[in-house]
Amino acid sequence: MTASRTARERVRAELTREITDIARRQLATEGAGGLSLRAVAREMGMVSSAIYRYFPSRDDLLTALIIDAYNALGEAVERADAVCPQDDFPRRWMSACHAVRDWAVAHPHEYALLYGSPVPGYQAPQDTIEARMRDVAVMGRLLSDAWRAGAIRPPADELSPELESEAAGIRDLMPGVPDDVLWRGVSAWTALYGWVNFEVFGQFNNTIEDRRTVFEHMMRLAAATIGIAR
Amino acid sequence: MTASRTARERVRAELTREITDIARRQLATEGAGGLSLRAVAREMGMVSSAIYRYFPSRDDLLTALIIDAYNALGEAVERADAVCPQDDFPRRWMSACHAVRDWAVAHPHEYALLYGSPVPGYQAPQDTIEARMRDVAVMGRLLSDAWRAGAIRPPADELSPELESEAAGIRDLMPGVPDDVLWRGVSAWTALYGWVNFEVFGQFNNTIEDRRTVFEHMMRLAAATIGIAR
DNA sequence: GGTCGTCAAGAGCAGTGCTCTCGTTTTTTG
DNA sequence: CAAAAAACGAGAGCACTGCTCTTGACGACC
Repeated sequence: MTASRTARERVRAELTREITDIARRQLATEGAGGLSLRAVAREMGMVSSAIYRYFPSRDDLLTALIIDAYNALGEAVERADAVCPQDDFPRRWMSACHAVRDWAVAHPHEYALLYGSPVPGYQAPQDTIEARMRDVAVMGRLLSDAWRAGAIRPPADELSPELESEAAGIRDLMPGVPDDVLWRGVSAWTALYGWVNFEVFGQFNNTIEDRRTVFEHMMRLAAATIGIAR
Repeated sequence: MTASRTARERVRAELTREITDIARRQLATEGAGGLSLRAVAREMGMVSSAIYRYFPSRDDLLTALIIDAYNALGEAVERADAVCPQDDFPRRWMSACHAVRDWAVAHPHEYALLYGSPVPGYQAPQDTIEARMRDVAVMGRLLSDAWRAGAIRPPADELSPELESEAAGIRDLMPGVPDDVLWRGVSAWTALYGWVNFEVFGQFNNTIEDRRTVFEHMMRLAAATIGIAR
């Protein structure tokens, strides 16, 4: 098909990519609020209205950036998990945690788009949920694998019955794992992103300097909460 | 001296308060990005430029709202801690955690101002740090009290030496507490705000319904991490 | 070759933060 | 008490934003 038809489509794809690239660079320097269609157009030597041929609104451009960011983060976590020996669960956990933190610190504004305060008026469309699940899916698989391998401290005390029904939406992320362990995983997960939020959003400025070292200790505590044998 | 001079100053204080009130209401409905000086002026029946007599810039208005929010949150946590028996540390911990979560859920946009992605270009001035420390100070006092009362599981294993120097900026928040316990406290603290971030920013939508119940379980796990005897 | 769809450009609308000026009113000073 | 000074609200205006609509040109298809 058709060099001729593709002639147009190719330049269109190229321009679309150029727009997102410039937008991403602008996002990195100005933040989500400072992302301006007009500025992107200016940098491309276009007039502002022309951008709307490629992205019908500012939100659509934002959505594209969000999906890209989710995929970038997810890929980083997947890779960090993949390079570890599959049965070394503490190491897999630490590796995944560091991947999240490293990516977030390297791309603070993009991270803010994913896990920061939602942009007012912006509603994430369905397209994002697939890419959005990649990082948490890694964590779920990790817990599932560890449980199956008998590497997780077994449940101790009874759970309150109200918790059972609440686990429904999470169970398929870590199949086979008992609820008690599941909630321990959620706890570690919130601790991970809680830290990263604090760090990326500047809450540790002038307080904690060597954040990587402290982070590592935090995630070791989280691993203990999960019950991953060391 | 006061009557005559205060005539003007009183109406000025009144108007200032009215501006922040309207701004806060606008913040609650539109979010930080939707806070518009012109809209505030319109609602007051003033012309937009008149607002600048009271707040030299939009950021200054934002700062006022941030300080108010920090104080509101801090006060809520302080009160929640104060109503508990002083030697019932697990209960004090849970009470403080619920206070943070309740306030955040009730005032999501104001919470986002405090703990969400920073507003681009906005730099929090020094005025905020005092109000900002109120909530975390409660937590620090709680840990300090619990340690002094012997209600915290003592340190087990040795800490890595790099961690020692990093604790400097936090020690005065919980005087007398050994570093191991201090870091456990930080871990629980990040778990708390990590959860609240996720909940307020909508990460649990369509996933966890009865968030209060799960939150309570999470904070119990965090208490176990701290080592508060149950 | 003619038709149709795609495209960039430009003007324009409503909104924003912010600045400056201009009378008016209130407070302070002489 | 009157004059000088400070504070104030109103208005116009600047540069910017997202977005819409129209116009004219170019390339692709029948």
